[in-house]
Amino acid sequence: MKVTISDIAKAANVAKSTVSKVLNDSPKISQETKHRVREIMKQMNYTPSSIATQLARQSSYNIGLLVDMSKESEFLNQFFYNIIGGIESVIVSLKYELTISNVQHSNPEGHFLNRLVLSKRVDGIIANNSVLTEDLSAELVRLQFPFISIGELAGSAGWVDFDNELGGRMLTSHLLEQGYSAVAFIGGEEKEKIFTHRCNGYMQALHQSGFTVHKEWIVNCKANEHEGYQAALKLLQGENPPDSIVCMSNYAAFGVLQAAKELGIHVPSQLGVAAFDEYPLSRYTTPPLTSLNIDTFKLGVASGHLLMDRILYPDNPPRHVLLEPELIQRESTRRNS
Amino acid sequence: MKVTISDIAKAANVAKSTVSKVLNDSPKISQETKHRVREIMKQMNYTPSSIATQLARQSSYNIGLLVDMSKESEFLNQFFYNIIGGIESVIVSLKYELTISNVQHSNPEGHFLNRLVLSKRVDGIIANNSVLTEDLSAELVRLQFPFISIGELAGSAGWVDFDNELGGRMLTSHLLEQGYSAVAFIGGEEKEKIFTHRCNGYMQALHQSGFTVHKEWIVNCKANEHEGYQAALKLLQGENPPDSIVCMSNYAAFGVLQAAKELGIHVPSQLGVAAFDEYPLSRYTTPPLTSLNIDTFKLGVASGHLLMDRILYPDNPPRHVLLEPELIQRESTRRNS
DNA sequence: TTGTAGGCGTTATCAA
DNA sequence: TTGATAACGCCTACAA
Repeated sequence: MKVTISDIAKAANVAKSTVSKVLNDSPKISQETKHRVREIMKQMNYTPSSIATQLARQSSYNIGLLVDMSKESEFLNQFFYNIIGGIESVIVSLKYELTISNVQHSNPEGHFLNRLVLSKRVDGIIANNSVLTEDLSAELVRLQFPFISIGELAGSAGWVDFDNELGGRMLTSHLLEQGYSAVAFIGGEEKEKIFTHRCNGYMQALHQSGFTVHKEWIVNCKANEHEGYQAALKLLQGENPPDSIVCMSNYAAFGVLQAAKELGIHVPSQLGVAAFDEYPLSRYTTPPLTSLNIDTFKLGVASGHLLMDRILYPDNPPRHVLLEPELIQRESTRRNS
Repeated sequence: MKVTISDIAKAANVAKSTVSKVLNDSPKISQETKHRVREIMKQMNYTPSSIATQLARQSSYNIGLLVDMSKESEFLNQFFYNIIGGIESVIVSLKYELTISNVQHSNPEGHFLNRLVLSKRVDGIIANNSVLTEDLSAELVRLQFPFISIGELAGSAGWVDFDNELGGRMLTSHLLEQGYSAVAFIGGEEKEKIFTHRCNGYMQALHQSGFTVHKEWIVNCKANEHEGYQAALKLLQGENPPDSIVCMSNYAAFGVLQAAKELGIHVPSQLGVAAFDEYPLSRYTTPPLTSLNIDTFKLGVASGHLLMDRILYPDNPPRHVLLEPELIQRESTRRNS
């Protein structure tokens, strides 16, 4: 039924090794032979077995994308499709395929280190920094196994990330440029790196324009609708209310808009609102949100490139890439309209 | 460096085949030997090569999820993460992994039929019906290659889908139960199966309650914000305006809400609005939308099960699964509030 | 209960 | 330019 390299060899009256060379377009084979063998391959409907190739070449031609599906990762959930598309677009031309794998910390037998890495099921790994703990990262380094983190990582690992500090600066500066002068920051947990970066950017922008940072204008909370709402209520009803707010997420911003509406505070004339992330709401809120778009396809592309780099040139040092976000202006910060 | 089954055999003073049997927990091996061999495997840090196993067993232990990334598929884009999670959750316990693959119609060399199917890189395929054309489907059937479509498919193929007809009935009945009596339907293209099903459900619900169907209340258009807006404007300003609208998507409903707002028509007291799909907007519109949630994780689970069924029991006839949507009531249809 | 030998379908190294 | 032959690392009769 299934036709192998031997069948082709017999039919073409050449050795298996010759067929193999034709397959790989070796320059040592005459055009004539190539042509003849290929003809026969077509006739016999032959497609080489990728598994056999993998075994012989000692490479799976497979790269793994690790995900922790148990955590409701807003980020991945939103952008998974684009990231995958990005990765795929770079690896496919190198004959690689993408394996998605759920890291289940429940079953140690099925730990991805065994399932994918040690068993050589994949030649390299991409994962975001919520699954790549320091331990795991160190272990992969020790095993000299190629991997790239989506999201900044300590240690000698390659990673790609968005420039969150720059993002914080961009949103804050934008508000200041619009004429707002009392900018607050809502959302994020104090220890989180992503919060730290963004908030640093926020503070930098303030300093740069000669404003001082008010501690009480930086509110740590979950970046969701409810907590955004609460935080805004409190801030806006406080002694010293801000006239604009940078929000850690679309959802937090949604909560802020609700709070403003209830308090009869008009956006954008009385309150400017700007948010990180463009999806999924910012186009559809009332008023539409000024937000910071990140090109997650590019994120995938970059991580794919870095990983292939690790695989093909293991001796090069791991690289880091910071991607620039893009400001999308909408009504929620149009102070003078 | 890398330790193989032979190394273990030598170290344990047994034959390779014995080690292999231990690996597969064969009942023909004494507990003592098993124990001893396993001990040594641990000591030597041995993990079997999946590729070698695949070759020996003639199975890739891999299933492929096909996607056409060139098409901006709202559906996949939204629900990719959940679907993948669902599929993964069922195949992983059977030692399978998930390969995501982009079907690029551009490069015939890299066509997935060669890249994945004929080269035996995957043992089965899941794809949505936008990539599984009739031709491809027929070809896979001819090759006796296991596959499952996400979305109804003609011919002798297995598939899973949501019960769109039921969904149409549910939304429409709900509006009628709320006391609305003139229900329109906006969005969808006439030839699309998904539109046909949903609209059939809509019409069934009307008939069932003794209402007649007004042709002019069924508006075919793209299910996006802009066309939903236009359609609603026209309908609501027409001779015979409806008092409620079923929308093909969140986005179309968003457009409808905008139109109503502009015309000074109050939702829900003067106009009821209900939409297919729960994400991404329905919780966040003004007022929040009554909508039809579909559990896309279950969709993944079901397709995974059906596929594994095809792989493990190829002689069973292909099965079909219709999943039930769930109505989520929100303010947009609360007529008497 | 364990061991021997051959096979899975390629690629790679030599010779010819 | 081609051909034998030995890997690659595991599994599976069949034999002991």
